[in-house]
Amino acid sequence: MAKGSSGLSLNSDPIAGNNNFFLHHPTVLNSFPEDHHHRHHNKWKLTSLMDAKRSPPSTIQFPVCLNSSDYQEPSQLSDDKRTVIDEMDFFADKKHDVKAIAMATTNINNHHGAKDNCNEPNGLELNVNTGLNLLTTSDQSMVDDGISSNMEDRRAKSEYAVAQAELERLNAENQRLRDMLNQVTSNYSILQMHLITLTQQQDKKSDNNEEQGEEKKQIGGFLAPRQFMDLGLATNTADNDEPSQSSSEGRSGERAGSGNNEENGVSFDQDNKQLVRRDDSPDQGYGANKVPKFNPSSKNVDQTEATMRKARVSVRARSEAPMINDGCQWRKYGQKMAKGNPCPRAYYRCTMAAGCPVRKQVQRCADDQAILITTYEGNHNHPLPPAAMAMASTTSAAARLLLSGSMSSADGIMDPNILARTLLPCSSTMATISASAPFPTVTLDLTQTPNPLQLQRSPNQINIPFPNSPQNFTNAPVASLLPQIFGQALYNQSKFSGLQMSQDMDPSQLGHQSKLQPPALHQGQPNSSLTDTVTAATAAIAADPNFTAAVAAAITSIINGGAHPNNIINNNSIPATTTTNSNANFTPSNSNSNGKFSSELK
DNA sequence: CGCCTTTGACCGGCGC
DNA sequence: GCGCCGGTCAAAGGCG
Repeated sequence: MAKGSSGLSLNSDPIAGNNNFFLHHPTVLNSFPEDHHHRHHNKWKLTSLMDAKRSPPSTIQFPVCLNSSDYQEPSQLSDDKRTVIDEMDFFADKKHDVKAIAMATTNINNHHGAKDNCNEPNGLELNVNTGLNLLTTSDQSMVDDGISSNMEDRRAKSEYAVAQAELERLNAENQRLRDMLNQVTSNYSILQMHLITLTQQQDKKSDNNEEQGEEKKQIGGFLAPRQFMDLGLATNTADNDEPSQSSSEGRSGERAGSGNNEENGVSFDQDNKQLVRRDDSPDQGYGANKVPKFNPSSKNVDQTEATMRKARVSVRARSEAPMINDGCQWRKYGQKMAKGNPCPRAYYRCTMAAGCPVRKQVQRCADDQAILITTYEGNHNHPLPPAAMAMASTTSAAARLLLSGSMSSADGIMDPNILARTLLPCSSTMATISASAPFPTVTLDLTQTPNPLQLQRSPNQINIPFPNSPQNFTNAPVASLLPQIFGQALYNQSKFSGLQMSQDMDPSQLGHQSKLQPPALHQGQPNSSLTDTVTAATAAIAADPNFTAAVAAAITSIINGGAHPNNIINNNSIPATTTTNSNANFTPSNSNSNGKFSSELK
């Protein structure tokens, strides 16, 4: 029952308020003829929603329905006999006749109303309980004789007490959820503000760099479209590293000769016969990291680039599958034994578009081989299906988080971990940021399955459980769910941060990538975020037996505004574009490794 | 036949 | 300079 009550505050809150959920209960609204009933109709509706979405409640039994039907007079049946769909209809039955309500109310008040209800802080409980017990007690008392009336009276009192206690508990939980939502909203706003601040700072830097960059462009003889800086990972254009075209990305800097060097923000200094990265284009793709940096004047920028391009997002999840399903197509291009881990590490690159710089590594955790660690790097340079978009958004947003945090940290502005805690107050155990690692890495730990009860522990915590089996993510696009918790929030923060947006760019075209990338490079967009959000929320609620968890997911998706229904609805199916490596089992390592461990990933 | 995985080789970075 | 290690390439072979 605890889970069901979660919906109470959510839907009465203007932020999350999607009262459409309740529109299938019009009779509920109509069943309250008096104003003081109407005042709290939301809670009635919510209660009815709970029951509508789930099997009849286990802790509160309302025998009123049966009796109420007995109460009906033949004359009323013709007009008011209603078919109630798939839910407890104690509301519906009560609305047959105002007279019945009045009688019942009188009855209730005679029995215990004056004693029990006059102390209610508000009229809700009084009214609620009046309505609930009305048919039970009134009908019984009207029919039964005195003896059974006493028994029924006691029983009614007992039920009344139970119901009242339950309502109080629901109210408390309602309040708790309100607080939680307020907290989330507050954090969200704070982070938005912070992001705006960072953006403004970044814009200043960018402006300065632009001036310097103009000089370099002149010197280098290249006039290329300005590349804009993204707080996050590099953009895609950077690494159009057709494997067939470049033998080895970093081996000689020959990439500079490719046609993309302008887009990469790399120009050839004809005076010095050297590659020069323009200062105004620090936002480089994954592969650009290998471009030699010879210009000492861009040292700081290059350091930032070095950080950015190597930022990684690591996802830890329990899975018996060789890979988690993140909705993308991957091609394995290598496998190595990593030191300190008996399981080989597999290297994949995205094959959904030629030259997509995104890569990922998949490896079993050394300590617990049931845990699959997937590390993502880079941004896609092509549209993605929703499921894949989700993970892409996550990785990019997480990287953005990491990088903005680390860069700010360098200025003493913000500790990335503080940022992480700010952004993810819920997830001290779910997300960690390691800026000290060889590559700055955000780790999202899904192995510690959030207990739905955690939702109720503290208003400051939101842990989002996953609808499908949390212990096994096999074949489930588990990672695609992440953005609802993590990535999309950031993604939308960048969207909200109007300062980041190009004036001439349709915000709806903004992907998780650089804010000012060429539009052609942007990913497929959540252009129907509202619809998707509602759908996702509905689906989450409908699909998840754990109502609290579902509501939490709904809150998240609503707040994030960019949920992808596929990720929820189809979380047990493999998207059409899904990863292909069905036989991507780890095999004994290759020559470089001393591996003797053959691990068919369990 | 095209796409994929496998796997030996190669390269760069880093520490000693 | 050397060796280790992570990461990548690319030829060879498998598979549908």
